[in-house]
Amino acid sequence: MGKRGVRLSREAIVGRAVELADAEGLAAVTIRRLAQENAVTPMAMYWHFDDKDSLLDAMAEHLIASVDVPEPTDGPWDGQLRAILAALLAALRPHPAVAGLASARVLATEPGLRLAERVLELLGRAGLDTRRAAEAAMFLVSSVIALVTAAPADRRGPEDEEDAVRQRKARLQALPPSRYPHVVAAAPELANCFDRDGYFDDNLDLLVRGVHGIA
Amino acid sequence: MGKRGVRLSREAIVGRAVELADAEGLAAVTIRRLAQENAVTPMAMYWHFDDKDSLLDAMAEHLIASVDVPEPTDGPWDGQLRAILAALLAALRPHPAVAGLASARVLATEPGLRLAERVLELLGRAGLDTRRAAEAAMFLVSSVIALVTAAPADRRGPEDEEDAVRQRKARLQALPPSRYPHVVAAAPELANCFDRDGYFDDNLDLLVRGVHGIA
DNA sequence: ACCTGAACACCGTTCAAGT
DNA sequence: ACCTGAACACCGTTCAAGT
Repeated sequence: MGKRGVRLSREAIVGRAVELADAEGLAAVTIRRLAQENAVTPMAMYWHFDDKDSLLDAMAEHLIASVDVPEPTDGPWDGQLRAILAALLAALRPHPAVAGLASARVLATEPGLRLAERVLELLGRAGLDTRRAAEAAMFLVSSVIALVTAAPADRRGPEDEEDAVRQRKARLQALPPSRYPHVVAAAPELANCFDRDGYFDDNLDLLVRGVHGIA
Repeated sequence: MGKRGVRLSREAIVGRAVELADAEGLAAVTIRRLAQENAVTPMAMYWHFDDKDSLLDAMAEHLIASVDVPEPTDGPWDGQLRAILAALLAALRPHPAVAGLASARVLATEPGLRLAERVLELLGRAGLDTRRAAEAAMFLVSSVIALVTAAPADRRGPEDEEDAVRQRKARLQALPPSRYPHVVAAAPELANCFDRDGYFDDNLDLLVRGVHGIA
C-alpha cells in the first residue's frame, strides 16, 4: 500500500510520469523511480501496466486526450484546420519530452481518432482526394509534433536557458563568414527561435498554406 | 585487442551502431552490445567515446554527413529547395530509427551547417526576411525528419510489414462509421501511406508550396 | 595509445507468495 | 484486487591496472 494509504491508479501514475518527464526528461521515467515516488514496490506497477511500453502508450494517450479540439463551425476550412493544429500544438508544447511518443499513436487512441477525423474532413473540403488527404493528415500531425520536439533538449532550469541561447548564438557567430554567410547572419534568430511564439505561429501558417498549395 | 587483431576505430563503431539500430532498433544500440560485436571489453568503448551520448552524437553526424547536397544552380529557388530536402530525405529514409537523433544536432555538425547555409540562402531568395528564414529552415529540416520517423516503429522483418498494414487497416475499418466516417473511408490509405513514395513526394511538395505561401 | 578486470549503482521483468 | 520479496539478466560508468 502506498504513501498515506492512497491506492495507486493508472491515472495517478501516468500523471506523475508526465510530470517527471517534464522536469527531468523521458529517461528519468522509470518503473522503479515511479514506484519509489509512490512509496510502493516496483512490481506494484505491473499490476497497473503490462510493461513499460504500455506505460509510455498511456502517457501518449494522456497528452492526446488533453487536446481541446475546437467544435466545427461553418467558417472556411483553412481557418478551422489552423485552429485544430494550434490546439494540438498548445496541448503538446508544455511537454516536449513526451510529445514524441504521440506521433506513432494518434490513430490508436480515441481522442487521436477524433482529431484525425476532423482533419480528414477539412482536407477533403480543401479539395484533396482520399489518398492525398490521408497522407497530408498524417504528415500535418507529425509536423506539429516536430515543431514541439525539435527544440534542443535542454536538461536545465528555465533561467539557464538564456545562457544556452547565448552560447548557441556565440558558437554560430564564431563560424567563418566566408563559408557560412547566411548562418552567421542569422545566428541570433537560429539560436532562439524555439523560444519565440512566432516560430510556432509562422510555421503553422506555412503548413496551412502548403495545403492550399497542393489542393 | 579485437577480433582478428583489427583495431577499433570511431568510424567502424559508429557504422556498426547504425546497422544495429536499423536492424533491431535504437534500444539495441548499447555500449556493451557494441563491445561484444567487436569482440572487445565494454570499457574499450570509452577510449573512443566520452560516453554513450557522444556515441549517439556521432551516429547523428554520420547520417547528416551522408546527405548528398546538390550543387547550387541558377534555377529557381523552389526547385533547388525541393532538391535539397529530397536529398536529406533520401539519406535519412534507410535509417528511421536513427533519424530522430539528427534534428537537435544539425547546427552542431559541419555537414549540417552546409545544409542549413544552402537552405537559408534559398529562403532569402524566396523573399523571407532573416528571422522568418531561420524559423522556416529549422522547421523544414525537422519536418523532413518527422516524415521519416513518423512511420509506426515496426520491430519486424520486411515481410511481416504487410501483415502489419493489413492489421492496421482492419482496425480502422472496424471503427463505427457514424463517428469516424472519414477515418473509415480512408483506412487503406492511412494504413499504408508510409510505404508509398507518394507520401514523401506529396509532403515535400506541401512544404515547398508552404514556403511559397508565406513569402 | 589502446585495452582489460573488477566493481557500483542502476535498469525491466518473472515468478511465487502474501492479504 | 492489489501488493511484496527475492532473483535474473541486463544497463552505463568509474577507477586502477596492464602492455
